[in-house]
Amino acid sequence: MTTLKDVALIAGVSRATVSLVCRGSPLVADKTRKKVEAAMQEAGYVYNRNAANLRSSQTNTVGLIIPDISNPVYAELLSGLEEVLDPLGKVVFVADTNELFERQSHFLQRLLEMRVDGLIISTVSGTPTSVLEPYRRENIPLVQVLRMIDGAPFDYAGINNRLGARQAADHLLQLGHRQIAFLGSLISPSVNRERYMGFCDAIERRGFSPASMPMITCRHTYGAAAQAAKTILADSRETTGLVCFNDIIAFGATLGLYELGLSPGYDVSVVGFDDVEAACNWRPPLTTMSIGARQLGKYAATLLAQRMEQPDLPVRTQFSEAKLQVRESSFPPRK
Amino acid sequence: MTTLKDVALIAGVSRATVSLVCRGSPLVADKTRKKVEAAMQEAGYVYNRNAANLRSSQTNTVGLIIPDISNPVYAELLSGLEEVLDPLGKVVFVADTNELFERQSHFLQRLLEMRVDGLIISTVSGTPTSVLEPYRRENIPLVQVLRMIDGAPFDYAGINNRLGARQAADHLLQLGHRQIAFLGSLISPSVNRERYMGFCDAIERRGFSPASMPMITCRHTYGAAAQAAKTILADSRETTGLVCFNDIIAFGATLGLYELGLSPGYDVSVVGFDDVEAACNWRPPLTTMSIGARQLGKYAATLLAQRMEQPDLPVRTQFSEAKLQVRESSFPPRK
DNA sequence: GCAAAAATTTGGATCGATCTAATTTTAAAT
DNA sequence: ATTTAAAATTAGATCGATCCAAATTTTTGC
Repeated sequence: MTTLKDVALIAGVSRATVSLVCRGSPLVADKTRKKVEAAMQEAGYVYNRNAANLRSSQTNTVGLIIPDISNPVYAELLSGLEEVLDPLGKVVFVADTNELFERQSHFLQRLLEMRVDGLIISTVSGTPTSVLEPYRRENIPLVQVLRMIDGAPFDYAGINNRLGARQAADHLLQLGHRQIAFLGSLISPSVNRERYMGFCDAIERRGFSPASMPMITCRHTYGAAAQAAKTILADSRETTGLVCFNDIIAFGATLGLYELGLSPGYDVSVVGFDDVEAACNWRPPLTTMSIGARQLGKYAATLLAQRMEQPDLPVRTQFSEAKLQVRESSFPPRK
Repeated sequence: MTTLKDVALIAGVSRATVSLVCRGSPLVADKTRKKVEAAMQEAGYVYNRNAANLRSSQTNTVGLIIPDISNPVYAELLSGLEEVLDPLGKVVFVADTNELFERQSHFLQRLLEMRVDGLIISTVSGTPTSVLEPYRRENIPLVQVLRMIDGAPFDYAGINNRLGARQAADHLLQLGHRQIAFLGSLISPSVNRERYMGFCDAIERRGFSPASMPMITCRHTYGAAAQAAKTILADSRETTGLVCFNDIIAFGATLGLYELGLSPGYDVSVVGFDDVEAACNWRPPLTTMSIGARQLGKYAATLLAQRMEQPDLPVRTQFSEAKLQVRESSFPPRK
């Protein structure tokens, strides 16, 4: 195992100088740098980050804890994060909790022990504030995304779910649909509640009764969503619009419609939520509420970066607005 | 920042003993352990992994480099890996190259510097053996999955692509289809070549000419695949079967069929490749070649674990067989 | 109760980098 | 040429754990 010392010996300089070269310091003269780099090459030197981290108490590592890696929203979020953190030399350590509280606790502890410079987290449903307490105590910058723990003293970047869902439902109502249903989530009860409330808001504002509109929850799989859509249409044949908890469920719903021989967008309109990349590639292209996951990731990373700079900034929580993205899965109802 | 020393002071024992407690050593007496644990609690102690790693040259970290996190195959692979590595106390550091060679090089270097205990990698198309050389030199266990670099001196766990694709095509031929097409990948040329050869094999063995069967490549998006399917059906109306490079493309193809007003499985049969979890949830449930991604992940992790134990084991390469999973997207052609 | 064996505990060296403050070298100004 | 300022380099302490061999305590057998 070759170390700084070996390289220093070959290059005929001190360990400190080699260290400076490793870190790309502007302090070393060009000539020396060349010499050292050649020596590194010759020695087959590999930088030891553990040693560096120990001394400098900076790991250039950021943790990301998410509940479901297979949901493309989080992949997009990650890509936004990296766009901001990469140039800062930070590398992102991703942990997928799979919506399990135990796993989340495990990763929280592990990342703490790794001394990440910061943490970005979308908490498992029902997480108490207390599990984040060690981060506050150790003064490790932490940003919540998409899911927020009530009253937790941390920055937050997410969207206004209630308003977004209201707009989604309103879009269908405005197109003339009079019987619409909400296809909700079994996985994320708290967010589901918000979005369902938004759905109800829209209906009430038009003077209709939410109670007359079907609502059904399902897991986030195509099969479950397809089944849910079929159930709704079987129960209330006159339904012409589906407001879905997210795009995954919307995708599944369209599959269910196809299976019934119906034409999504023509016979029954479908609106999703999230606007993942696949939404515009879907057939028919999916009308959905865009949350701008990439952008949100960039914003969350920025919040984190700023808090790393100034730990004493006041806590900031931002709810951005989801934007309606009209595509071909929604049309006025057939006469 | 509290350290072992602080805890030791409170508990009235030596640093070494506290260290043993941290690592769950059976050497310490029960009474002492209790005392130390209480002291840790009281001091709010957080284990410092960087310090530990430096001294012990074991990080209990395994790197995973994959080309596309949004492809569920890799999510399933990861879950298989974790199933084996978690009980060993190893944590997986996932890096998504997004099929970019530069990013791959960057992560390879970074993980080396982090001193991961091992690496599992699905290389970017066209990766030369040389970029893995440092891992051989540093004697870091490395296992390739799904994609193999010719002649690289590392363990490999993957599947027989050519045979798998042959079986996929053969399934359709056996059902009676006489005009079938191959919907290939633009993203992964080497694997695509293998699978296309398998497709041709099946056709030749039946005495037909592969040249008469359409073949078209596309990116891994629903939109691109839907378009490709439509192009094929426009060019050769008599096509009744589609063999797809993977499930994503197969999904897109069925969407294209729906869009044409055709009924996938009934009018045109579709076969995928991978058998991701969504395949059985698709509508119609997708006939596909199962590669058992989870199982493959478990196997790759086992290879890695074994090599960690015994670095001098001979190199092992295993090509398992993809298994045909017949579902409703394939039927005999209509008369 | 005592010697021998087994079980626990421990001090001090060590891992490989960074930090600090001081020293040496080079360049600029007189 | 000499002084001064700026640039580049460096020695030695340090980060917080683990390792090792030795010291201590407890248990066992007779």
